[in-house]
Amino acid sequence: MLAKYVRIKGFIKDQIDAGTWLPADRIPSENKLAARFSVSRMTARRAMDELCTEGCLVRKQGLGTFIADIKPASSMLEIHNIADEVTGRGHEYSCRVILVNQEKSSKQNAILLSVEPRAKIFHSTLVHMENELPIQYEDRYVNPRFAPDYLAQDFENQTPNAYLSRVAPLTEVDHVVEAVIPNKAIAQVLKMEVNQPCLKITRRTWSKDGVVSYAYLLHPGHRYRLGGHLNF
Amino acid sequence: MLAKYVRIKGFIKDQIDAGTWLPADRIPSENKLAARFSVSRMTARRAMDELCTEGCLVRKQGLGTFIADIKPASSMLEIHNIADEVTGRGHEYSCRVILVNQEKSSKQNAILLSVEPRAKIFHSTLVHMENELPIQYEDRYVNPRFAPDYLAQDFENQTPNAYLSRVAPLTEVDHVVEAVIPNKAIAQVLKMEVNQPCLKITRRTWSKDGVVSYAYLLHPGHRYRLGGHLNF
DNA sequence: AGAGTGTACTTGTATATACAACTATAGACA
DNA sequence: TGTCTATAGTTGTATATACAAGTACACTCT
Repeated sequence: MLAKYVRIKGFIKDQIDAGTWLPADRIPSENKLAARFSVSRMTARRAMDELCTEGCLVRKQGLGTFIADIKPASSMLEIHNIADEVTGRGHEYSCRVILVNQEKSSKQNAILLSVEPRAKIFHSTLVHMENELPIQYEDRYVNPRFAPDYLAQDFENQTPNAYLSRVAPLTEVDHVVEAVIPNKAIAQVLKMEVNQPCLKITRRTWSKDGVVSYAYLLHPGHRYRLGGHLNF
Repeated sequence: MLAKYVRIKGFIKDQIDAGTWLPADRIPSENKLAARFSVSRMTARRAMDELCTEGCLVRKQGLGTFIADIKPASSMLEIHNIADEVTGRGHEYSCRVILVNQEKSSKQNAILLSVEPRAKIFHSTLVHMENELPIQYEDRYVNPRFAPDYLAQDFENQTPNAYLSRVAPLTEVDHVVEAVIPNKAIAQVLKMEVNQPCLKITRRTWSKDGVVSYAYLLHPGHRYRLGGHLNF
């Protein structure tokens, strides 16, 4: 026995699919629908609520509820490889590996990588350079499940990002961008003046079966810009 | 005055952000939350309902409600309205208009807006606030061709972005993100400490027939994060 | 004619209540 | 000891009600 609000949702969807109700059409008010299905207004409302969050309907207080316009298709967006980006500008790319090893996961990393606390994880730190000038400090944690040979790679010839994309094709990316003042060690590695800001990108990447890696990327604020372009 | 269920949503989100409640933790039951906030169970439930559909919470009948694993939620790609973003966090949004006027375009702006030098353009400057605390300084130049009534708008009630989206639906966006140290005037308006970094977003938006507006958006680095999520 | 007002209808928020469905656990019983 | 059962607590569904807030439109008054 289906819930009543589910049946009402189905009814509305059917009307849309059948073309009986077209985009921008006004559909019956909550009270009308409630009466038609012999339910309370709140029950009819719930059906409409969920269809609104699903993007099928649009409500306007005082006016009524309408069939939503067809949603714009999502836009493509590129995931950039810093090495290609630099060479694409006609500059020389190079990379210095600071650290590549295996660690026990901290609590924090365990959550971010979706592994058990104290589980084995890989850790790498390196600096990417454009014409010998540092442009990115990369601190990355990797789930061994998706890249068991991570430690054996030569990251001077292939960036971690490129390697990981190859062995565990990414299906999702999540990133947060913020502005920070780097600590002294990082500032020195990036050859920055004191008190200059960094663009800090925290990025998690997923493959089909889970979180592949988690990385902090720090760019000298005055030497790097993050660009993007969207079409709708 | 925010709706009660919005405040409860904000409370829950705050606990998650602060790390008080971690993934897989059980949170107070609907009745407990209702009692704590002196609202009915249905109101507390609504807050939890919406957080479930947003992917922050997971319910299990007979067991309780839990913090969701950080996991890919929906694949929405939203162009965010800062006012909605703030109220969505259950916080209070407000806005202070610093300047709205008409100017002659400089050479620089002429290029960026694709108008003639010394042509008439609109200029607005305002500060967006979350719980009375500044989180964005917005400096915007607008092409009058697409928004002739721009100067007459009440930007305390509708953000320029929202207004422009309405009168000139956007078809393209181009943005550059960088980290900068703000000048004194802006630092003061944003109520920032000295030498703290800003996230600076430079954004151009196009409508069907040309460049609509050009904006500098400055966020206090420690009070704002720019997030994104992509599905492939 | 124009300005203002009232009214009916819509969605938005909030409450109190009831019962169904599900789960874990403590306690009774064999 | 092991099994069944009652129970308390949880979420799920549904109703009836009330008032707030926004919109459109007919109507009145000047």
